[in-house]
Amino acid sequence: MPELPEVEIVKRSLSKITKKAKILDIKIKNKNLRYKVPKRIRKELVNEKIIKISRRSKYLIFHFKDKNLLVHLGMTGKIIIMKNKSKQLYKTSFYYNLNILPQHNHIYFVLNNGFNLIYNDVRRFGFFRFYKKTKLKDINFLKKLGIEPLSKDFNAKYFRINLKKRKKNIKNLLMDQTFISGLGNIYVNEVLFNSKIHPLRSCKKLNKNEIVSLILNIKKILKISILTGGSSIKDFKDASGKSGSFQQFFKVYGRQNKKCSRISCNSKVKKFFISGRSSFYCENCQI
DNA sequence: AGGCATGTTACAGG
DNA sequence: ACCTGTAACATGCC
Repeated sequence: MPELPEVEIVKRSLSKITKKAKILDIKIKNKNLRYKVPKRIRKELVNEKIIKISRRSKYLIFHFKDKNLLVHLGMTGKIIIMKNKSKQLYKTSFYYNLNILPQHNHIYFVLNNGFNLIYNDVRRFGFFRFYKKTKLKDINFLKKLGIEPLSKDFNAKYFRINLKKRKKNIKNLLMDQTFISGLGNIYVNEVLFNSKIHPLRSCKKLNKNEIVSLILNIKKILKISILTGGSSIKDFKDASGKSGSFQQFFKVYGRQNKKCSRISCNSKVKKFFISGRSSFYCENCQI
């Protein structure tokens, strides 16, 4: 599910219902996520008020007084909002509608406002990390991250300055979270198509116009995706169960052998692998 | 049956 | 040091 826009959507839908909410209980059903879920979050966070939820790159941060909970959704992690003691919990239709299975509910947060937050993750690549009296800027996971693509500081100057030592192809550069953080495989494919740049082009050899085009398209695509509720590829739903619709606007991702999305172009979309990740491009439009 | 999947990390080799 | 590809993690879908 989650690249930057999807995480942003989850953050927004969670923020709406967690305002001033206090945690009454935490139930860890399965601690075996990517990293073992720290048992002490129960002791540390019960009775604590959620001050706010923020996002950095693809990470969610739950803020408490002097404490933070860092959450990464991995590939298939979801946070679902459910009414306390709701019978929905036992209804197959509920799970069917959300496209999840109850056996993958791993962690329950019981709030004092009548809602539960449920962490569900099929593949368990997501993780939770707990920090007490640690400043956000001292958290290793966050320290490593490159710039937020929607920030004003992500501009041609940033590109120029930070490109100096890099030799990667442009697709791998945009996937590199230490250069720019928040893009994943889907959005990188889309951005390169929209910018008419071949994914294997050396990042060093892009001209000024191409760099400007990349930056504009990155910002544009992320913003539109957020506005349309994220991409519901396979199964993305926001925390309250709503689907996004940005996947309707995919121009290359998943479109191998289909006609190029540009009306004036009759080429077919090609698929191949770059560093193990599927890559889609139009050989006519992307040079 | 086997390949592939939105993410990240470790490792080997260039 | 930096880069690339591969494998690993665990599960489900086509």
